[in-house]
Formats: sequence, structure tokens, C-alpha cells
Amino acid sequence: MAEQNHLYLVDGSSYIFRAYHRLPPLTNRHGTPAGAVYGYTAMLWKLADGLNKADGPTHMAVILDASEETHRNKMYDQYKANRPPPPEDLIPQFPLIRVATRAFSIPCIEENGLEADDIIACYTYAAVRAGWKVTIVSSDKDLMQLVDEGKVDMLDTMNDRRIGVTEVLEKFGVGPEKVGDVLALMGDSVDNVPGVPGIGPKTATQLIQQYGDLETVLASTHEITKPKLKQNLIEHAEMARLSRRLVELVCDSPLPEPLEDLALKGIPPEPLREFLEDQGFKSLLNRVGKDGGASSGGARPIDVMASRPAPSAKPAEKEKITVDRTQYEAVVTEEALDRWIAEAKAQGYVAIDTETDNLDNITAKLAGVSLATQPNKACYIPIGHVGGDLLSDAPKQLPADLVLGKLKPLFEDPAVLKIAHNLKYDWVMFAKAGIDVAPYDDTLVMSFDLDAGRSNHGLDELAQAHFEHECISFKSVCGVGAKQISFDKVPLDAATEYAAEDADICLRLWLRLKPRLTEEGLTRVYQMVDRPLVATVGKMERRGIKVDRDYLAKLSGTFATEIAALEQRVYEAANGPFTIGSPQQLGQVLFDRLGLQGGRKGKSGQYSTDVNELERLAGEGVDVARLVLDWRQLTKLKSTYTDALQAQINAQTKRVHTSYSLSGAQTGRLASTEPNLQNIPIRTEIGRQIRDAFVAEPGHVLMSADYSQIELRLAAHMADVPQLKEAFAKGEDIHAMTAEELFGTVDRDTRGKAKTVNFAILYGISSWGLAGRLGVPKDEGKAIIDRYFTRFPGIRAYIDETLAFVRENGFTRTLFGRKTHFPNIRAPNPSFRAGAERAAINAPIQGTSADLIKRAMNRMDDALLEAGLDDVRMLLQVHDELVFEVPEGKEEAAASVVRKVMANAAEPALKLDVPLDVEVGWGPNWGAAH
DNA sequence: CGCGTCACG
DNA sequence: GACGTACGTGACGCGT
Repeated sequence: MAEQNHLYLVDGSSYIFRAYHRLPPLTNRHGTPAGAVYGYTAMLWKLADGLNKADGPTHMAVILDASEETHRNKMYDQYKANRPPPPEDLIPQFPLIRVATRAFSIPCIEENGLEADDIIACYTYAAVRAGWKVTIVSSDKDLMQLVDEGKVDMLDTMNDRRIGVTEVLEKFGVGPEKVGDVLALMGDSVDNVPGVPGIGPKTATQLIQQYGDLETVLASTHEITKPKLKQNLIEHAEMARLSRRLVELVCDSPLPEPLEDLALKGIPPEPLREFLEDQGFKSLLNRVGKDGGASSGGARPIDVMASRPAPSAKPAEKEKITVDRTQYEAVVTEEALDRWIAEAKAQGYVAIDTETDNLDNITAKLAGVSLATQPNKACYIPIGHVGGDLLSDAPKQLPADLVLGKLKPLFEDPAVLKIAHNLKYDWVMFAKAGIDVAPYDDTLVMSFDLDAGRSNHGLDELAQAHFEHECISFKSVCGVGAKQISFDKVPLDAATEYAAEDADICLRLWLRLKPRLTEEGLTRVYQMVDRPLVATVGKMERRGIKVDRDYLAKLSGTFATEIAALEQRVYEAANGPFTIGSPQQLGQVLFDRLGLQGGRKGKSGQYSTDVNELERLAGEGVDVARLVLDWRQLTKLKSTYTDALQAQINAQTKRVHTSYSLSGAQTGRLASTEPNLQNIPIRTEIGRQIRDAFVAEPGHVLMSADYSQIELRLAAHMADVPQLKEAFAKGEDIHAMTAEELFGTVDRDTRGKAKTVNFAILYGISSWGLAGRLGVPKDEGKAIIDRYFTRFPGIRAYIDETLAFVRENGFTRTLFGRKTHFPNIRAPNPSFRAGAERAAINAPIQGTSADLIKRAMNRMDDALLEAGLDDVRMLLQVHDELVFEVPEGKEEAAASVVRKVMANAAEPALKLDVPLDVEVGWGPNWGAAH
């Protein structure tokens, strides 16, 4: 039985865009990063399911746009130039299209230099010549040119509508063979095809109906009576001809794969099941095998985002892997490099890692780049290696310019997902080389979002924890201590094993962690908050902040003099010299030599000499104690700030570049290191001087914007405390209001106490601790807490609910879904347990605050750009504060944008019951900006 | 490398 | 009744 073959050509690229915007669950204001892929998967299933049915496919292929420029760009550089970049949460879905298609065992075709429309045209003509029927699965009006009665039709799966000649006539008023002429006249704003001004669909159709084709219209302008139309046709004749060529489909290119290879053989369940499990598409998963494809009840939306109660009290089972390092390849020829790049493109994702000569990525130079496309399939591309010593030559390697020139299109290819572990480091390295890595995933950030509080997130540790695999250690490759060598001196074979393994492990980790994000309800915080932050923070680190070295040196000198004077006075008062900086010696001097009373010994058997103890003694009139306190303050300021900060000024940029750890704080906060710019003094006048060393470039000011009492506001919202919410709404003094509620009167004393109590609440209160802080008996501390809970019952409920949840689940969540795990919440040791409980009460509040400022940071550069303030630069984040460098004269404009972005950071995901108040100030330096 | 101390939010 | 005495960080100096 010679049934007629029927080829279905799926326009994958256009489908995913429409699915993203139009699928019902995706009108959801957050979007879901797998939503468009889900729609695509469901659509593909429905189509492939039609095998053996009337008018169903016998052959099928998905056609994609290769990202390269096409001949149309050469004709017209404005072609598709007005396309906005795809939405951020759509980008990571592009590569998944290929993965999904492969899961159905359906060919996926793309070709450099050809758009999907052209490939579709080529296949359509070829199939028609072979006597086949063709259905083009798309609703792109350009493709309507291909429709042919009884041979070629289109299928718009969004509306489940067949498009034949009748439908084309309906839409264009002309047959398919004239559609190109109509399009040429009316233009196409989506592809930026110019057309002729003043001519829209109606006029274009009317003209083509009257004259037959474009050339005849252009040759007949003398007959046209409307003067403006006539003039436009004459003036823009060339644009119309150009437009005609732009909409012309290429139909004579060789087929990348022969027609017969597109035969549909049903849907083998296995790769499909794996893909659906990986994506967490549960309702589709239920259909695998069960109905053998019978159910085409359409795609039932959607459980992508359904956050099932996660069994996350215990981490997932280990999965033992076998790493075969002999399969790794050192890439030293152009042919090999091209082969790896092609492999990565075909795969749609690639794990990457960079090796450098230096850990400081602001000054480091690239030693090489490793890629991994599949487990055990990884390579290392050396580009900056030198000889191991003066006598040996550099190994054979490709020129760095050539390698980076070839990697750039891959690393910037929107259809290829780049995966790295701690991408921020690599991102900065590539940014220096003019490469903007995108789209990307970061397995460090994924691991942090999934397992904060119950796991470390280093690649080597994760390899051990997830795969029972021991990575080659950096030390074994580069050595330790004085004998340590930089990576660019490591011999090529050892470098390849080490570097390729990192990319290999990273890829395997990604495969393992990715599906857990949806399963555990973490896609939002990952996709919308932490993942974009990699690039946001990378930019800030590269910018750095200017520090006035001379000023710091002067301050160091002043401190040194004062410290020396204090030392002499301490020795006099203590009857002899000793090492003041040694708590051990100081304790002995105070409590043994001087015989002071009340020395407390801790578990180390050492006297405590901390600030509380010394303050107590100083209050009792012990001069040494006061002198030591002053000495400590000054030595701390000198060693940690005035001296250390000078050494941190980068020789190349003359600025200080901190590094922000994205996984540093379990609550979701950032942590700043080398140097820590989140603990620059402010609380004392003498320490505050250090802030004046942070300055703006000439012609600029530093601007500081900070959230006012953000954690208390969030507590008011989350615990639903009407009095607090009302006070914030009215802009009242919140501590005074608390004092009124607690003590019935407001004065300096009660307001101070109320402030302490408010903070105690945020930190997980204990009556003992509060009593100690307030310096009152513990009974009174307890009474105050009881009164607080009576006045603000929501607080009690919040604490009880939070504790009940964390005891049940082992983790807490912020308002945006961020998890923090508390393995100690059921610890037998009561002190561990109590500590976990206090931390668990605090984590949702501190973490939500972190989520908010991160959202603001991710949006800031775009908002500034939109306001024409692209020369305003966000430099630092200090938990509830952002610091900017602003050109003089633009302060007010910048302040307004910054305030707006920060104040609206919760929206549109959340509507808070309290306003977020942002205080903005500026001046020549950080100190003056407050 | 652990501890104590102290800088910040 | 034991436990330890507020949440989250990072850097420095001392002493081992």
C-alpha cells in the first residue's frame, strides 16, 4: 500500500517565542523558565502522536534558526535589527528545544547562513517534487508563500487551525504566489522589513490585486491618482525591491539531511522519559508508555511550577560515577577547536572553566579554557602556557587571539547555554577579553540555592558529595607553599587532566542539579534573583572603587603615634611591658598581676578580656581597661583598614576591587572579601574617618542609598503586625511606637530599650539574652517579652509557625522562596538546637531582605540606562545599602532612579504591606554620602 | 590553624 | 533540667 508520505516541518524558533508569551500559564507575571519548553514539548508530542492517523505525519523535522548572520543582513543591515533581546527567563530555554526534540528522537535541523524559513522552503520544495504532502507547523506569515493547494498547508498549533489557500486568500486577498509582493509593499515591523511608507496591508493587497506583482506596480506609478501614494512609490521603489528580496525564501540550498532520514518511527519511551523526569514535567510523564500515544487531549497546563512538598530533609542519594581522564583532549589545532565548538553548538549546552596564572581575576591572565559537552567528553585549550622554567619552551598551543575569536560567537550564542562552576570568576575573565558570556547557568549558585545550610559548594566537595568522586587537587598539580607554580607553567598533559575534569564534573553536576530546581520550588529565586546576579556583581567587581592612598597613609601615621603613646601608658599602669594584643597575657596581667576581681574563664581556661569585660572594669575606674580598649580600637583600625586597604589598591586600575561571594552567607546575603568592604567602620567617629578614604573620580560624587529599617519592615509584613505596619505607613518613629506599646511612655530610656527588643525579635529572642542586653534581671526580661507578644500577637504566631515549619521540613523559606536548611533543628544537643531555632527565626527575614536588594541590583543598570544615566555606576553593596559613582550634576536624576528601583524591588512578584523607604545621600566621599 | 577579638548590617 | 546567653558575616594578631 503506497500511502502518500506526509512531511511535517516544525518551525521551532518561532514556536517557542509564541509559547512563551501566549500559553495560559505563562501569562503569569513571573514566567516560568521551563514553561515555553513545556508548551513546545506538549505540542511536539501531539504532532508526533499523529503517526498512522489520517493526515498525520510520516516524516518530521524541527527546523531552528542558526544564530549566525544570514544573507539578508548583507542585503540590509537593518534586517531584524529592531528585535528586542529575548526575555531573560526565555533565553535558557532555547537550548532545551534541541534537548526536547532529541528526546522525541526527531531530527533537529539548522544551517549556518540560512534562517529557519529558508530551510523550511528548501524541504518543502524537495518534498513536493518527490510527490509528498507537506505541513508547515508555524503561523509565520512569510511562510504562507509556500502554501499550495492539496500539497502544502500550514498548521497553527496555538489555535489548532489549518491554513490552506483559502485562509491565505482571506488574509492577504491574494494567493500564496503573490504574498511576497504584498509583504514587500506593506513591510514587516517584526523583521524590520521596510516596505513603502504609507502602505499597509489594505493598500498593498489592493495594488497587487490590480497590477499583479510588485514590478508592474512600480512601473505603473503614472496611473496612480493619489498624489502621496504615487510619490511614496516612486521615492521608495528601491526599498520596495529590497523588501521583495528580503521576504523571498531561499529554496534551492542543498538539504542538510536527506528527506528519507526524517522518517518518523514512533516515540521510543526511554530518552523521552528521562527528559521529562529531568524537566519535572509530571503530567506528561504520566502519559509515557501508558497510552502509547493515544491521548492527544492537548497539553494540560501545567505543573512545572507546582512545588511539591520537597523531601529535602535529607540530601539526595549519591550517584557513583566513573571518570575516564584518558578521554580528555588537549586542543592544539584549529581543526580540533572547530570540532569542539561545533559539538557544543549541536548539543545546545557546554560546560566551561577557565584556568589563569593568578587567583585575582582583575589582573589574572588566561592560561587556558576547558569545555565539556558530555560526561567524560571534555577538552582543555591552552592559550597562555609558558615553559615550566627558564630553559624550557612554551608547549605547542594555538594563538590566544584565534581561540578567543572562535570562542566568542559560541560563548555569546543565545542558543547555547554555558555552564560553569562559580561563573563570576570566568565571567570577569571573559569580560576583559570582550566576551559577554550568555546565556549561562552556574552550578555553584544552583548548589547554593538548593542546599544552603547543609552543604558546602566547592566543586571538589560537590564531586565527593554527589558522585563519590575525588577530583585532582589543585595542590597536586601546582604544588604548595614556596614551590607552588602558577597554572600557566603546568605541563600540558597534567593541565589537561585537571582542567578538563573540572568542566566534566561541572557538566555532570548541572545535569544532576538542574531538575531539582523545579522539583524543590527554587526556579524563581534561581532564575530571577541569583543567576542574573552573577553578571550584575561581576560588573561591580570589575568597576572597583577609588581609594585615596595618601589620606590613608596619613591616617595610619596618626594612629601609629597614638598607639605608641597608649602602649607606654598601659605599661605604666600595668607595672611593666607585655604583649597587649595577647588576650592570654592581658588576662594574666589584669587578674593575676593587678589582682582585679571578676575574671571569667571560658572553656579554654583563659580569662575573658573581651569588650564587655573591659567595659565593666573601665566602669569601675580601672584605667588600664580603658587604655587597652582605646589601644584595641586603634590597632584594629590601623591593621585592618588604613594599612591593609592601601595594599589592596590594584596597580593597574588604581582602584580597590572586592570580591563578592554569592554563596557566602546561608541566608542569601552576599559576603565581601579581599578586602571586605561590608565592614568599613561607621559607628564611631574615629573609625568613620576611614569612610572618607573612599572617594569618587574627579567630576563625580559618591552616592549612597540605603533601605531604612528594612528587616523590621519585613517582620511587620511577614508577622502581620497592624501597629507596626501602620507606623511604617505613616512614617512614624518605630522604636518610639514600640516603647509606647511596651512601657506606656516614650523617653530616651524606654525608646532605647524598645529598640533593643525590636532587634532581639529579629534575631530569635531568649529572655535571658534580652535581660543581659538590657541590664535588667531575667524576670524583667521575660516580662518585657511577654508584653511584646501580648501587644503584637502576630510576632508570636510568626515564630511558632516558622519553628513548626522548620522542624517539619528542615528548612525555612523567604518570601521569594529561597531556602535555608537547618540540619541542627533536631539536634540532641539543646544548645545546638536552640542556636538553629534562633537562626531559623531570623533567616526568612534576613533572607527576604537579601532577595529584595538583589532584585534591585539586577534591575539597576537597565533602569539607569533607560533614564539616560549609563554613566552612573553601581559599585558596592552593603546588605541594605548600594553605593554609586555619579557624574556631578546628575545627582538628583540618579537618586530618583535608584530610589524607585529599590523601593519597588518586591514588585511585581509581591505586594508588601509596608512601604520600603530608601534614604539617599551623596558627597565627595563615602563618609560624606551618608 | 584555632581562637579571641571586633569591624559591619 | 541541661544548655548558654541575639542573627549573619570577614580579617587580623596571637600562640601553638
